[in-house]
Amino acid sequence: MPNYRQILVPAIARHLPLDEAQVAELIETPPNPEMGDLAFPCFRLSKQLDKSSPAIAKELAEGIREEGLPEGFSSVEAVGPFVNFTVDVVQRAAEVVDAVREQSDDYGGGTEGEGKTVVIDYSSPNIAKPFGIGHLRSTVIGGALYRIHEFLGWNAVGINHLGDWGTQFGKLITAFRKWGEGAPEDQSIDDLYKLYVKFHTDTPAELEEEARRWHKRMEEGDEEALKLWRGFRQASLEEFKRIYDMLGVKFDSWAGESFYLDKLDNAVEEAVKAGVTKEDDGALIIDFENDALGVWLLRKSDGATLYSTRDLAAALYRWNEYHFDKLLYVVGAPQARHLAQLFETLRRMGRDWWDRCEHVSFGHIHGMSSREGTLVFLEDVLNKATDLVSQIMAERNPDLENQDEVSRQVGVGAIVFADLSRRRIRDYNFSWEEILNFDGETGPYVQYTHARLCSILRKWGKDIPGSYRPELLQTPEEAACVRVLERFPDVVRQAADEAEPHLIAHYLIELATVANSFYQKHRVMDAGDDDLVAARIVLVDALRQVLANGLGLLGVAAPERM
RNA sequence: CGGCCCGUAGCUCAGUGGAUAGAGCGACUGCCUUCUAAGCAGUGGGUCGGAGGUUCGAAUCCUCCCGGGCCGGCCA
Repeated sequence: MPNYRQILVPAIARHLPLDEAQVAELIETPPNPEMGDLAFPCFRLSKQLDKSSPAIAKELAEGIREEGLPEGFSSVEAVGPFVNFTVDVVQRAAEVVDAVREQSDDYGGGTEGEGKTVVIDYSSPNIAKPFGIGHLRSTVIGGALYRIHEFLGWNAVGINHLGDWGTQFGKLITAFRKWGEGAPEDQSIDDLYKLYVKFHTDTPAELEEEARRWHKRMEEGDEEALKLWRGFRQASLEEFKRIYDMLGVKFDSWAGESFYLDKLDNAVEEAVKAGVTKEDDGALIIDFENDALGVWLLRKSDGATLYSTRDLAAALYRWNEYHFDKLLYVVGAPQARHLAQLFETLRRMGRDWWDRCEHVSFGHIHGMSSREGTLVFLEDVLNKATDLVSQIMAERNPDLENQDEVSRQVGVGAIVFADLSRRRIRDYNFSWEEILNFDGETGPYVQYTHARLCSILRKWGKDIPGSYRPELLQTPEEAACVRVLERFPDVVRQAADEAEPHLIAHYLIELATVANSFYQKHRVMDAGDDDLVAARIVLVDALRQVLANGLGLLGVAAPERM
């Protein structure tokens, strides 16, 4: 596919006292497709050339026309201070649609990541705490970034940095020994969660003290403490894996906080040797002497470690293990300072790869607290969405044979898509009403469009035509489909660069919208003319393909019927 | 007290230097004997939190202020 923007740059620069880089920076997309596909604004040249910008635009347009339209363009028009360029619809339809056909499942992907490694730390739930709707964000954002990078040729490494160590286990052991029943490995997360909540509701001071002692015993390798801990960990992992199966999320490593226990001393030692730490009341701290960063605590005065110690050890370990080009922390915004402190520490320790680390931050979900017990369990949300889809399906498509499977795909897809369809950083108010609404800009809308397109292809019943006449795809609706299809590769790249899956979700809404308008307005099967039917079938297949590719990147299923 | 993030239509959000600020939900009007109405076409709805500034041009960049959220050495 030609890059129309690149073709335009030299063609414009030849006529102006600007170099190609300056021209490239100014080229933009007009707000309305009727104005053209690309535009060049002439405002800046006005002073330099001592002419009005409309006059410059007029001369530029004439100059370009005189030497012949740039390859692939059908018109060049001065409109006020802008020069608008329109690409040849037929040529573009042929090139875009052919690219989708040839590359099919790979359309939008690439090889620019080959030889590069991205390590992504995501999901990372805490053992013995319910997998809440809050963990959904990290899990699905990280999962999407993993697939997007792989699609572009990166070697991706997904790490589930389990919260499986820390003082909360001292509390849990204390609560379990006091109130718990049965074997530790037979506890459900719900049981453990209740113990945790109970500990926080009526806690005499001596229990807090006991909890600290149990944590210390764990750190010292005390077998009684570790046996309880292993049981809790095992019980939790089984429940987590059930959820990851539903979401279709996978990890290459489950190295959680406990994995780094035998690596903490070396990490601390390296920091001390680098001269970045100091002692304070028996604790080991790093004082950044900076308002934004404050002070980082690396080791408590009783010698116990903290999450900061473990995060430092993890970063050092990951570097040795993977030599990554990017290390993404898909972690909530509340930990922004903590991660900034980690990155700055790495810099001060002389680890020159510190700037390959990035905090992929996301907004807080309001209305829930694990301590107060108002948490919304993710599994309940997924099940409720699935049930609702089943009801809708029973009314609208009762003959569908694999209703349970499709209900699950659409219900889970709705939840995942809803989470990925807003910019990461925005805070999030959980609302049943909103998350269970499947109309408009939702996952089910995109899935439905995909299913409708599949339905047309089923009715067609033959192979997708090998040749077709692209000049027949010229209605505004068809041209709009082509225009949006063309953008997919750029959107995927931008999503990877900015670590923003919502760009893809947003794009899919747009693609589904133009696809819906197209097949609502124009008949495909009974279009009359055989050539026209063939051309439209080819377009339908291309739309179907790109919707499927995009949904796949987000981890949302694309059922063929619903 | 300090640092970071957010503030766009009644609600949920796109848009981060360019042409009349866009969607969806909700409301209202049409469209199912025609490829699935989870759809399509249309109507109504906005001092882009406020005030200055930079610029030919600001929702977008800078400063200050207001409102909300988060973080701020022995939790994660």
